[in-house]
Amino acid sequence: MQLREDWHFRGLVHQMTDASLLDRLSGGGVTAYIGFDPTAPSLHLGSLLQICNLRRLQLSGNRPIALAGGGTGMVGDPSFKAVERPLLSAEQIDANVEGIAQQLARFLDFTPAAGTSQALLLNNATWLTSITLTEFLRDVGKHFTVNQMVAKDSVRSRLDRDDVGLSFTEFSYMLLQAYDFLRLNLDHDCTLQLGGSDQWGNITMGTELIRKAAGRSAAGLTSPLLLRSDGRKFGKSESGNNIWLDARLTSPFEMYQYLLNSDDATTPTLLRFFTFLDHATILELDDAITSAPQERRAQRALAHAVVTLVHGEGAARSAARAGEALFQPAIAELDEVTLLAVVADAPTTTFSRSDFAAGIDAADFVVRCALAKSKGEARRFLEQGGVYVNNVRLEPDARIGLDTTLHDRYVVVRRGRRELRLAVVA
RNA sequence: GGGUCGGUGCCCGAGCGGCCAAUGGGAUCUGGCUGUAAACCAGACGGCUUUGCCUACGGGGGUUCAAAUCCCUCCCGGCCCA
Repeated sequence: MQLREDWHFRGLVHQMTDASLLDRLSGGGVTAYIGFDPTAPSLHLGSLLQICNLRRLQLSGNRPIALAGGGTGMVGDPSFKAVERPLLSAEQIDANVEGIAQQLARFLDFTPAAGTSQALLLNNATWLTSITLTEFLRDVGKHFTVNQMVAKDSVRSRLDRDDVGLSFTEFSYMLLQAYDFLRLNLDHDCTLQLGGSDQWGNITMGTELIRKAAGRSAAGLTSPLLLRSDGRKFGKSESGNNIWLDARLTSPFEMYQYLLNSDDATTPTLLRFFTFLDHATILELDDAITSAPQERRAQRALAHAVVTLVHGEGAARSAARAGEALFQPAIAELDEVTLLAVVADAPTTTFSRSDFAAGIDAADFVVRCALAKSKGEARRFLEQGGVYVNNVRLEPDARIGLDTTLHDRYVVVRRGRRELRLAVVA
């Protein structure tokens, strides 16, 4: 399978600077990069698409460069953002870059065994924090007019708004990213930058700079932004739950559930973007969505494939098992080993035996299990019938005692359909 | 620096002295229906020792029996002028 056909089939191309690009990539030998913002200590599902794309390139014999934005992170990308985001401290950024670097290692081959397509991890802080301002203005700024920068779609909305502005710092961001590309082009012969479609403006600034400053040619390719049904970015939101790739932030179980609950309309796209399943399998799963939606084979395949990619096969299996057991009332009949496997990912709270012997107020219990932020919220959930203990609805005036434990020490607590906790009696 | 408009709950946005924990919309959450989906319907949505109390309307101070609402001041943002 040629990369070109594969990318077309998966719909991975939104825009590209030249039509022959995919053919070149199919032949291998191209060095390409994608930048990752160190805004958090972990990457999330939204960034997984870009990671998969790098992986796809590498599997076709190209050399991927993952660029951690340790330098650009000091400034913040304003592209299509409604408001400026708070700047992180240098220490935070460093820590985030470190975390991201470790994660990338599981998706790309950074070992010499990969030969000419050995992946590279770089941090743009290396050059961005050492170049002087005057140098930068002469070597980079000189090549662009403010006129064209102002005309970019990515910042236009901010310039048109009458309630928020665009700081010069943010406005400069596109130049920094262009300079990154130039550096990579000169130092590593990197001739392609990939990104989400929101990066198009930044990417073309880079290709232009390379042409003007170095007299070389470079290309850009963007992938469609994956939107949720409400129009927001998938797996990523400025306010809301991110699905993190770090198991400590988002358990494999949660991730599995998130994907399993993908709606019918976007599942075909998710299968194409986030899995490496072959085309025949994907088409077959597409069919399954319309012919037997209640089986949700496509969603299961998606959840399994992604969790396997991120956390490994074993984690995917146990997440699937946990989900099955969880939604069947027979949870009370599971033997201890199976039960623990089922709830392995669930955040656990430990209670003293004397607490249980005395009986714990239902609302207090819900708060202590971190299923509610306050007692008031806990009462609300209880009154709405949204809390289950061992899969049995918990009444607001109930007390939790030793008689509710399984195997004399476990209580499985669930709020709504998805929020799962385990209480253990010490 | 000057002028002017503005800063309200997760977001947008009403309120402009008491009836305001604050209209409305969105997001979110819970329940119902279903396929652990979508759509739809219903409810909830600052905290607590919950017929009440406490904390909140950019920060601080003041006027008043009483302020998100009036005054002073500081901070922050938009626009225009210099």
